[in-house]
Amino acid sequence: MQDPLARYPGYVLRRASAAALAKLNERLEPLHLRHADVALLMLIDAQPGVSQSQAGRILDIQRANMVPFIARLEKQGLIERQQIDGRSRALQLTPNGQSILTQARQRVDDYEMALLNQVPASLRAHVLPILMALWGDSAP
Amino acid sequence: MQDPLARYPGYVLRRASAAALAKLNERLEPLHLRHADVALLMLIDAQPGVSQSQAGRILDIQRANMVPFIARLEKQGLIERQQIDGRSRALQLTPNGQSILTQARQRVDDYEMALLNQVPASLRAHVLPILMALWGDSAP
DNA sequence: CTAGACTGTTATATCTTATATCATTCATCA
DNA sequence: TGATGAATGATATAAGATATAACAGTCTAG
Repeated sequence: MQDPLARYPGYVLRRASAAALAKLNERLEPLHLRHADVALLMLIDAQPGVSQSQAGRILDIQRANMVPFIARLEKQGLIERQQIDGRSRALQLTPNGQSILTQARQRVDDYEMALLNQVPASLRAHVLPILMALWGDSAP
Repeated sequence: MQDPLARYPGYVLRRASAAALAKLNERLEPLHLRHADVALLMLIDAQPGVSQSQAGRILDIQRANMVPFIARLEKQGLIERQQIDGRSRALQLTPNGQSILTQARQRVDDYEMALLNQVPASLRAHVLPILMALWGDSAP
């Protein structure tokens, strides 16, 4: 037996996540994006005008960490901020952000397809339900 | 729909892993251990005398990062190193390390049980096979 | 015996995540 | 209406995890 921890779902969950994440970042590297960037772009695309703090809550990124994160994507010309009221700022994709997201989405879809195809066809339908269940209470 | 990314297995995999890891670290905090510490202790327990670099390869921790990692556990009196030959060093648990590991294992088992119980009973048998498949080629 | 590979180590850099604090602005309700 | 408490964005800072490059000593295969 090579890795005696392979019997523990929690451990395998962590290893699977790390391995998958590395593959995704590899695919996104040509677009100069990381997985978290694409997650935010996709969220903004699905909910245009979402506020910075709302986005942080949905993606589980703390307010303080959103600031440099958002700033970088804004600097790259992918998103823009509009003042909603005195405190909140609405996030929107720029045309360039839309374009980049389209390319990113293609790569994400390829990645998700490859990931699912690693699972035997007979089990494939159970993947998402099981992962959602493991995600647990904080899942949407 | 709250989180439009919840349809992507890869994304949910990452979120599930992060949520589970936080819970595990919470359970291990009273023992002043982190999840990676316990993984190493369990590995050494299962393969006494494993070398530092072997352990790193199995747990996917790079050689350079093993050094401070091992040093800390040695300083805590949980493991000890013995020179195998001129370069390799065999890792072993100290009696204290054994004792702490017993307590940690109880907490890990509780955690793994709670994690599995989040999954509907009818799907539970598929959890490990699916996670192993998602882990992919690098899995043991 | 020698060339190449392996081990542990040091130093360093980056990314991610977390905490604490602040000023401003909004919402509530007495 | 006016005051209190909560929310937002921001800043600074810290800690943890992960990655790369380089080095000296050691082993192994040819």
